[in-house]
Amino acid sequence: MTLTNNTFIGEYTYSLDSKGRVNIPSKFRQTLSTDNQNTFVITRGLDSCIWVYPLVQWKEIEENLRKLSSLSSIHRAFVRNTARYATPSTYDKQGRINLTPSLINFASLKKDILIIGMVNKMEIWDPKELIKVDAKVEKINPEEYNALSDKITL
Amino acid sequence: MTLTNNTFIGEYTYSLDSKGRVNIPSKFRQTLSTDNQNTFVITRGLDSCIWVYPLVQWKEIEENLRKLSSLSSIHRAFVRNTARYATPSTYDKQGRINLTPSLINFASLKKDILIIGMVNKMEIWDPKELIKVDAKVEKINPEEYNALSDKITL
DNA sequence: TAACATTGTGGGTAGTTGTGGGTAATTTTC
DNA sequence: GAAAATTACCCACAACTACCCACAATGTTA
Repeated sequence: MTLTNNTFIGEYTYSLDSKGRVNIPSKFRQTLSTDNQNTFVITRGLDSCIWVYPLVQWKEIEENLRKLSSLSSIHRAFVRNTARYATPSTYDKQGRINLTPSLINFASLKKDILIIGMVNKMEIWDPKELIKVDAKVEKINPEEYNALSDKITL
Repeated sequence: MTLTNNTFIGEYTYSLDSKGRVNIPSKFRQTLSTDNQNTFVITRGLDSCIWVYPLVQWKEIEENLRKLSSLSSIHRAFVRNTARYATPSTYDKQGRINLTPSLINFASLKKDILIIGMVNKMEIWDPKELIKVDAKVEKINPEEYNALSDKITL
């Protein structure tokens, strides 16, 4: 059975090895279309986690960044902060990608790793960090969730 | 793995040697198309950093400058300040370009150097200068960033 | 249950990359 | 036109990375 290409759902536990490598769930690799050339782009997430985009998905972001003019200081800052932390990473024969020390540090990763499918990308978490963020989310005003129900049907 | 040609992302730390040479990240050199003839054009950035364009990209900028009318004093000043500090620089067998003393001075470069991929160009920073600019960016009205989120989906 | 295939993890090695410095060639200056 | 200064080119080496192989654990098939 094949789901939609480049689409990720589910939660997986892996370990970060001494060389900074993490396994990408086999199911996620199988859903990747060939034009991704076995490559993801990893970058800082908006929470303390790492975002992992399929190459093709990232290229769309890049195209949009390219259109922003460097004459505007806000555009410069935006392009800089978006592009700066991004790194392409091709998975090896065993299905692992390399994380950079900078990103490992940013997401406070230790040995145990949680990978979460986020539909068009995935997130890499330290389990303890995720628990913290989960706790905050529970305090969100339910009305904000209701506002979302206009945009999405479950 | 081949990404889009002449496209730069990520952040790298290098050192400026006594001869004014800096390494260009290997990944950036690999993405360069051959018509760049291993050459970049370096010039003053709008922040206190050096902008490094692939030769081909710079030629496009030149074309745009050519179209600006010299009747307008703002246009004249803009063309002058853009063209004035630009220098072509070909990287050597080890992948290093030469920076001019004038540009090194402009960007307050010391020994430690930060190179940032900005999609269509790269920036060379003194790490301390970048921290200053980062601090300013954090004070930017969040609404301006929100306005950008209409143009870009992350 | 046994044989096999797939998946996740660890580690060794050959090649690549970043950095310093030396020498020859070129340009500049007087 | 010769000396001085600058620049381009080359070599060397340490550090790092990509690639490969091995194997244990898990899941699948006969």
